[in-house]
Amino acid sequence: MAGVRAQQKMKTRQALIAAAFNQLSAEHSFSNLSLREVAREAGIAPTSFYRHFKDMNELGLTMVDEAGLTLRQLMRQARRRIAIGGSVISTSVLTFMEFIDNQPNQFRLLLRERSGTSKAFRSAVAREIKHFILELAHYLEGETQCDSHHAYMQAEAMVTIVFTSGAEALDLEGQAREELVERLQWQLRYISFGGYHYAQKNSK
Amino acid sequence: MAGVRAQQKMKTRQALIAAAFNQLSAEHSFSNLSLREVAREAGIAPTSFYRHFKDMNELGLTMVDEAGLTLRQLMRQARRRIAIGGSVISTSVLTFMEFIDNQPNQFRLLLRERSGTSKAFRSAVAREIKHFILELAHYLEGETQCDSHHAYMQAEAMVTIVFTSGAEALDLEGQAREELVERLQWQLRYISFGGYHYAQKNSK
DNA sequence: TATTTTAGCGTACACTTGTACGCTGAGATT
DNA sequence: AATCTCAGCGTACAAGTGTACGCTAAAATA
Repeated sequence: MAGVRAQQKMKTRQALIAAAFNQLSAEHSFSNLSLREVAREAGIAPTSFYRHFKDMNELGLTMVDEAGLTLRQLMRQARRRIAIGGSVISTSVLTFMEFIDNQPNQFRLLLRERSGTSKAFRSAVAREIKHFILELAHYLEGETQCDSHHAYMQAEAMVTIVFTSGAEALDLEGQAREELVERLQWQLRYISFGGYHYAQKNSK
Repeated sequence: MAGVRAQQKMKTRQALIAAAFNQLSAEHSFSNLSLREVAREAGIAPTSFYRHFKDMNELGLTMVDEAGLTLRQLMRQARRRIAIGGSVISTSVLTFMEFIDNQPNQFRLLLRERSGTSKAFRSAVAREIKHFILELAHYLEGETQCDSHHAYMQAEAMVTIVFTSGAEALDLEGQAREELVERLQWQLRYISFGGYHYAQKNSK
């Protein structure tokens, strides 16, 4: 009942996922990973790949799920930090930048497949991002008493520019990056302030 | 002196570019185009490709330039429409959506290569988008008397969400798309209003 | 008119890719 | 202890890739 067998299977499955993430980089996107190379790095024969995934697409979707999970954990962490008494905007941005530094390849996967060539991937990524937006929208709604539709639109705009800034941050270091973060924070303030204004106006 | 020769060369060069754009689609991104397929569609032998481009990368960068050119022409057109008396936000958004409908593959190229695997591509796209942002920033600066730094940040945020919305619009039709455009316009208003507020506050 | 240039072609080669098929041996089940 | 299951392997193949090399014919140049 120990399940030595199943345990080993899980292990190489994880090895495949890890190998695939590892081969993602600034110069290598998911669609140009090859089954054989991934299998090689995971230490199994190419044909053994099929014992774990129907094809590369299935692996990829699994990876998107994993990245989405990381993203949600991240959000929880950010909320904890804010509760302790951090500024909402700078804490959120800081947390997100940590994600990009710690799991750049997970971020790259979401970033690229969001507008990639597979509709299934695009939908999967959209779903993960939607979670992100909805949680933020809920927070905004509670915090600023604006109506839920405006809260959603605010959250969507915020997530969009955070994501895009994240993509740019991948190519930057040092001061250029700090300037980027600075701009991002201003932009979030614009949306926050403008959103607050219109939400109020609308609720009269 | 007619240059029959050079003229023909230009023609097949254009055929290559056209073939490559034509093979971009929702399901096919630049990095999985093959030199052979592009050559086939352009009606030349694979090896003749090299008479025109050093490799696929060079073709791709040419295509980015072309898409950037289209984008700038678009902006001029939008400005003309606004001068005639259209609303700034809705005219700009409308014009951009026309771009997406008329040249979806040019847009897709910019969209994907912005976060693609080649640094050269990313830089080229970033350059084109920066033009776009700078022109908008200049317009905002003139129109709202805010300082140039805030104008730039506003413009950047606006372009970001317009681009991202454009990407989503590619997958939508009919009412879902109209709702997207509606949300986009609200989001632009947030930024505009918020930007105006902070720019003023800052200039005191 | 004689010569040079060159866009485009065909052949050829070395690689890489996905995956069908059948085998094996170690764990699971009875 | 006898049987079954199945993760992983090796072989094999057809298809596609980029590109080196040398040829040809037509346009350009002299």
